[in-house]
Amino acid sequence: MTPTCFKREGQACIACHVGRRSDWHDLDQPASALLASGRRRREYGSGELVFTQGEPNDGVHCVSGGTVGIRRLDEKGNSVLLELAYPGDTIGYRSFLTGSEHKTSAEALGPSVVCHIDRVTIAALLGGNPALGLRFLKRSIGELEHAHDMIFRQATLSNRHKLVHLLLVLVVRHGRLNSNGAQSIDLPVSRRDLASMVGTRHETISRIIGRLETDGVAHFSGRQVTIPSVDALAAEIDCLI
Amino acid sequence: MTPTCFKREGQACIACHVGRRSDWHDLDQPASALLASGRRRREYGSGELVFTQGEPNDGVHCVSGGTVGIRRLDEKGNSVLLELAYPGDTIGYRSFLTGSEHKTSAEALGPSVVCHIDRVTIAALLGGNPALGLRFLKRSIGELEHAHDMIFRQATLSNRHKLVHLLLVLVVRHGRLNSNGAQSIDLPVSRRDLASMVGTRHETISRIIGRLETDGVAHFSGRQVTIPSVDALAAEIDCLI
DNA sequence: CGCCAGGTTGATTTCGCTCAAGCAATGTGG
DNA sequence: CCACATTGCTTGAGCGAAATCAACCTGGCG
Repeated sequence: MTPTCFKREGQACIACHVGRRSDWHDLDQPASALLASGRRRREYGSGELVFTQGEPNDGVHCVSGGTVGIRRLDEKGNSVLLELAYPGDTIGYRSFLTGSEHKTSAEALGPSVVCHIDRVTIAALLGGNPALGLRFLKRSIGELEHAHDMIFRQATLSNRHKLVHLLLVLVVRHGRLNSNGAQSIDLPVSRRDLASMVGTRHETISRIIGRLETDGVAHFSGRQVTIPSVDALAAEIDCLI
Repeated sequence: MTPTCFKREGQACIACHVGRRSDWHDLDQPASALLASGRRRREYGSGELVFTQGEPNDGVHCVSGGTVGIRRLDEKGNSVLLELAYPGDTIGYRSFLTGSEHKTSAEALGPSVVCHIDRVTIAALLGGNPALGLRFLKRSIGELEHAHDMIFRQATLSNRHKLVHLLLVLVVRHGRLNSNGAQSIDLPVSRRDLASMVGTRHETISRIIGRLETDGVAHFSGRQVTIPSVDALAAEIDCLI
């Protein structure tokens, strides 16, 4: 609650309010004021849970900084990372709208900033702002198309191709262009999570990584990946990202 | 357009209007009238396409009878059956709402009845009936949860378990109780589609079916499946359907 | 009758899972 | 500061499962 903290809170909501990807960027004046009063900003350390599968919903969250993983668990200890959420993404809205407990956990995959909007505030916003519901609908549809793509790939691609596709997706969000034209990625996830996203075991991911190394299409060092030529990698799967 | 046809049209829309699962069952009087005028009922033969992936959207469809498969194809000829739609389900609403071409094809998996509601009618209904948008949102969220379940299973279950799970799901919709307490299913899909839903090749499905036969947990004869004990089958995967 | 699509079966090779050991980085308590 | 446990990752060996390619049924259907 120092002035600097207050200031950073304001900055966080620039992303929340005017970001092109945000669900909240075109609220009218009273709605914005309502949102500002019902919103609580919080920083999360790596591995901290934003919400937990099975717990009752207590409003929605909006990612403002960092990366948040949406994860599903079962009683046998299996864990699958279903999707990644980035600044501007709203999460936890599904269980809010259906009035059920959370079907997934949300976990900060690194230092992250996430705003929380409590149930009464979001309910009031939804009631007075029909466009917001439509925006959630569009978001839900987008996620559904994404999930269908995923199912299709799981059924048709080899493990290697699935990993290559995942790397190409991660380049878009986490890649940074090197001086020599190569792309570097700081992976936001562990090998185990990488494996769950590909639908295989972590040992297999290790071996596939080894093969990508020997083929010279990607170099791994911990969570650092260097891709000499993204085009060459993309050529392995001739459907564009 | 004979009187009987007219009568059947009315009957079809009992399912569309008052069915518990239908998206249209609580429209007000003028909206119902609008729907009745903008709706066109059509029967489809087995294999006929209701809409085709890549084509522009021309409104939404509502399944009134039979079973409709939602399928995704790629340029290499791969085909994956993503979901099944039953009477009361609305399909094609995603591309309508996003204003894009169809991302999937919808195919009658047997003699089916599907109503079509054109773009202007559905737009008018959505404008005057905010609850309808909310209903689409709920439907989309439900499909998303379903897709996430699917992704999770694809990543954690063996092919045999995935097939068993699929059979257990199909029992709910297509099963009928035999005199001796066994359940019989008329599979609505071919072996190839079964394989695509499990995420494997059709030869592998044949072999898994063979193993289920020898294990005595299911008997296959063409598209007829008999399951002596659903409980025994469900015991293989100890998470309830 | 021959053709064809859908399905089954077989042989072979590749792939991935499992179990197990080893290794590096990190943290912890003595 | 060092022994030690822990965690995440890699590697290996053996085995079972699945992909692939191919042959062969079998039931429509012209």
